[in-house]
Amino acid sequence: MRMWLKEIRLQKNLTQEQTAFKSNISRSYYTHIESGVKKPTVETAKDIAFALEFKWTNFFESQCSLKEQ
Amino acid sequence: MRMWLKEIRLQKNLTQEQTAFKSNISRSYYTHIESGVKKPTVETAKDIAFALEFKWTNFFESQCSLKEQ
DNA sequence: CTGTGACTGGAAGTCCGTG
DNA sequence: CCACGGACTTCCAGTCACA
Repeated sequence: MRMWLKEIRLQKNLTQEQTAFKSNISRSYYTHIESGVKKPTVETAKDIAFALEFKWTNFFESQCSLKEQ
Repeated sequence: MRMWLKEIRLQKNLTQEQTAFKSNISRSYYTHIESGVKKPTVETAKDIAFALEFKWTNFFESQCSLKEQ
């Protein structure tokens, strides 16, 4: 579970669907990423990070940590 | 061509084979990466970056630039 | 609105022959 | 000895459909 991701999303009052849309990926894939099942590529990570306004390296620095920024 | 990669390697006086070995990947795969044919995963990028002592994000910040650091 | 299993195209990574 | 690159296999990012 990538709690930090979920938390960032909720802080922005976005649904998974809205976030997925802003990131140009499918809703279900975003769900997989948030749950930790799938790991995004760098490109996708950048898109999501841009959509939620955090730095994309978060995905690869703190794999599953609760760190929020 | 990822010239910046080659240059870093040469600066350290390492062959492709030695670098590949230090990065735990095959020699030919390292060749592919240096030539720009293949794109390493984050994990592999980290390994190579560690072997050649530069920051792994270089791979994803400056795709094919001549930027050296 | 979210979770998840099944599926697939394409890319990661290797092997091996060549220059 | 060192590097290039085609051919091949394996695996997983990303989607769809259903719950």
